[in-house]
Amino acid sequence: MSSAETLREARDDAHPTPAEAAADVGAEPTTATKGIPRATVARLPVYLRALAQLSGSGTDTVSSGALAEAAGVGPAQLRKDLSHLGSYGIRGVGYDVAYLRFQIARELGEAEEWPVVIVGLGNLGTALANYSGFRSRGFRVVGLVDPDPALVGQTLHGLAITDLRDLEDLLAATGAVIGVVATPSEAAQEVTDRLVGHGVTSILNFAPVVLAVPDGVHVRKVDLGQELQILAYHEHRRVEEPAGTRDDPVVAPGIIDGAPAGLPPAPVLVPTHGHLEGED
Amino acid sequence: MSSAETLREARDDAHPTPAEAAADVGAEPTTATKGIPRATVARLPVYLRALAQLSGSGTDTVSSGALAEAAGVGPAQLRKDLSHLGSYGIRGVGYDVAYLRFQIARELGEAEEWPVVIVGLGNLGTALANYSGFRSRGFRVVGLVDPDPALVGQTLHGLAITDLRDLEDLLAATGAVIGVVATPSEAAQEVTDRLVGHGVTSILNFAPVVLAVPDGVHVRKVDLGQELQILAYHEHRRVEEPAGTRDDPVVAPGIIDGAPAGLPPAPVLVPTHGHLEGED
DNA sequence: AATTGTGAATACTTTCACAGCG
DNA sequence: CGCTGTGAAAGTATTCACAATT
Repeated sequence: MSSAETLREARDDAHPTPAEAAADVGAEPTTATKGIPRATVARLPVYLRALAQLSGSGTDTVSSGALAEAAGVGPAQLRKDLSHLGSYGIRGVGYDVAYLRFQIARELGEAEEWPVVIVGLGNLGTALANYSGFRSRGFRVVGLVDPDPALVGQTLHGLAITDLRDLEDLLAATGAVIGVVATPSEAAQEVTDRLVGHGVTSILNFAPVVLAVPDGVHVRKVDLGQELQILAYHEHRRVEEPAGTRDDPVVAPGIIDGAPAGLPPAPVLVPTHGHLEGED
Repeated sequence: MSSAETLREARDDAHPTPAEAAADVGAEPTTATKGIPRATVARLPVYLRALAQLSGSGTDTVSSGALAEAAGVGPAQLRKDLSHLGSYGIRGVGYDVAYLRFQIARELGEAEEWPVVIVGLGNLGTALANYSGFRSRGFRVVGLVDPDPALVGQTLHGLAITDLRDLEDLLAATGAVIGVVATPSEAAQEVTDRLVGHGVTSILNFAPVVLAVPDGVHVRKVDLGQELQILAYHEHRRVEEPAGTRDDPVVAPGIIDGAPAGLPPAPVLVPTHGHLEGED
């Protein structure tokens, strides 16, 4: 635990690289070992989704402008992002939707059917277990884990719920490399340690704690309370700082996307009773 | 929709400012109207959580180093972040936990009891509705909305479920300014338009679509599939690029936080059966 | 003596603007 | 021509290192 100091001269206060710490809070050398800038990687799934949509509506060629619009980014950024993957566009024409989609999916490892284990089957964990998007995106839920005797043995979508005590066996049997931590805060670190100790190298953490993991393990954190607090900050500023609050300063930057600003163009009201997102 | 072009000379391709588009995908002038850098705002809730923890364990003064460790960031970053709020530390000593906590909470508008409406009561929406952290963090869920007749009229935590058709009435009656969209993709834009048309200015979006909103409305997006895909990318690279894969390149940056790297220091195993995070 | 607050340096990201190509 | 791919410029964010302060 002191080689860091030895090697790094203990400047400010010997803090090693913050590494994977909080999800997108912003740290880490940006380019993992070689490749694509971190910020770009975070947008690739967005592009993929946009392409799937376009694909669905029969479009087979798309310009950077149109795709950027669908993804909610600027066209220059889209092109710069894609340029990190290779030259998959055709000058004067645009991108072939199917081809580009394939390339991005490949870059993200979508064809690899990553085995995922979900630990903690409270409301959130259950919501995740029911999430239909997993399979089509290259993930397979291979384990559902909870310590509650009332749940253990039951099945959810044909998958039996495993006792938390048997977590290690499950990991060994399934070879899961991605773990979802949807436990209460108190249990999160212990569960994480056990996951990491038995082959899991990527963790999606829903517990509102900062997880300690060995170097090389990736953690992304999703904290609902935190997201809301960030929104609250903006609301707060809105009332606090009435500098041009009411009227947007002219310039009419209007809308991010295609749809008109003020009110909706009467889209379809789908009566589906709100279950979790249902695929594209 | 052409004043933008008129004013901005139509360069690359007249894209207005990408504005609030995707949550942290990375755009937007960083400093909202005046103040604190966007990246800092995103970390303030983390600091707040860390302070609450320290507070709970009887600590009443903390140095930037210790707090940074608890928050999973570097000490310099912590100090820089806090410096945007004011000079709340004492040189040679550190920060008063209670005082700093209060200051950050104030900056985030935590005392203001923001009224929140949740639309869509599938697994995820229900998980959110059950989330105990809201109240203590300055939010009050004032509305639960779903179109399903089987749900309408039922109560959840003492709050009656409102029919989606009555959304506008609910917004008017409660004055909600923050909306959570937990509907299926197809309904998300329409719900958003209705929210925004009736006073909601901040939206937390769980549907995997890019929402179009008028300028001035803040959107944060949480997309589970996307988070996993980002993790998958790293897994993918891990196998793809075996350049020094096994052994982390020396330098032993080890752990992010306090806990020892390899395995856990035998933390408490709390048998609580995995429900959603349970407060601090 | 310890620790904050902060300019200056570095690193990363986004945006511009245009050459190059189909 | 239209649109991509990309260097160069601009804008943000992070990290360093130290003077100021208790």
